Amino acid sequence: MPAPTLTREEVAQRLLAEFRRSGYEGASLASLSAATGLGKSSLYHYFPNGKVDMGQAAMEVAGAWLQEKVIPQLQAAGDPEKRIKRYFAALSEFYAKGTLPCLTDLFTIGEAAGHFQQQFRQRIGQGIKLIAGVLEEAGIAPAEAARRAEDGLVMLHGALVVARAQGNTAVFARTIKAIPAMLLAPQED
Amino acid sequence: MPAPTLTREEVAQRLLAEFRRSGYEGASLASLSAATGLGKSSLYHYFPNGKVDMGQAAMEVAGAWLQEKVIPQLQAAGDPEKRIKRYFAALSEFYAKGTLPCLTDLFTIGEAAGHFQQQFRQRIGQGIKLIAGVLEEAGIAPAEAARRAEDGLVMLHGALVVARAQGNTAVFARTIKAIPAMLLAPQED
DNA sequence: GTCTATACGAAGATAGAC
DNA sequence: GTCTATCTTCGTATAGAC
Repeated sequence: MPAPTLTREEVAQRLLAEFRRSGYEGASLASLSAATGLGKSSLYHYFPNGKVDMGQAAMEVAGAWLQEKVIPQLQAAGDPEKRIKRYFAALSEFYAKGTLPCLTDLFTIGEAAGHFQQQFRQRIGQGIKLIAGVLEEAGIAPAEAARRAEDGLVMLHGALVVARAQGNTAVFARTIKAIPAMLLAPQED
Repeated sequence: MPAPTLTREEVAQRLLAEFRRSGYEGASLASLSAATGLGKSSLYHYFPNGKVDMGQAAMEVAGAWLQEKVIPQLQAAGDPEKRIKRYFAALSEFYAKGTLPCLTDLFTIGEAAGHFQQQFRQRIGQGIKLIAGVLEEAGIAPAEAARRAEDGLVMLHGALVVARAQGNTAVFARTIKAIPAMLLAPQED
């Protein structure tokens, strides 16, 4: 067993897992070292600027996941309803059915906020734009589509918080199921 | 100026402010000391078990705020719609119109979770029960009222997260305004 | 009740050997 | 690229004077 050296991405995946477990401030170099199986010096080899770089790498891993497994659901073939449903189902997996905290909670509170907030603004903006695009295909007016898309992300993130507060993911499962209907409800105006 | 000694509650209010700024792990005894104007030893006088006690006191201050300024809105005179609107308006103030993070995000991630999670479960449960009671007065069936009450808290907390991610409280203001209509919409079944 | 001083371990970060 | 060893600063906590 020639110690199959971990790629930088594999390391980053384990860092993400540890940040999700402990939060950004709560994760220490010792815990990050344990989570990756690498010594501190090895971590600094991959991430010269220390913990901030590790957080950055974790953000990138999460971004790659979304880009590869979640966003394509919106762009696949099929009617808008199917795509929306699959998109939120994929997001549910990203959050391990409601058991993992959203990254905003990890990286936008306290000292970390300054390093990472800009990226969240962009990602949320992109998500809203993509969802709204599908809603427009379904006949919903642009302004309303943007509002609803934002509401969908609001509900998803709120359900994560409430599920964590309750220690019970039922509300998350229920919300994930309810979001598509809310998004695609016939428009009244 | 005989140095008007702070009461324990006044100290706890400042601790809460610092936890909201820095998160639980991110707040250090040094920053908590600066926030209260008390030396570390004085803090230990008030809170013998250190940071955990300080977090507990901050939670109690927040609980007292809710008990005194928010929950009474639901129990006041007036029709259900007015009470619901005032309740969420009061919650909006509690979160400084969307600029302060929800306490769940501060106290249920990482090591802190073990100390505080039980309290969140109870508070969320109580909030849902109280809101649902008012919805039932408005003629909504009990099971549906409980679901909607939970949805209301989901939207509120989600809006806080999304607002923080966007660095913009507009979504929070919009959501606070929209929640009462969602809660009181005519029932279809 | 509040302060100054300090103990002591943990934290982030680096040096240098292999 | 990974390790052991080490440095420095910070964090929590306590002692003891006022």
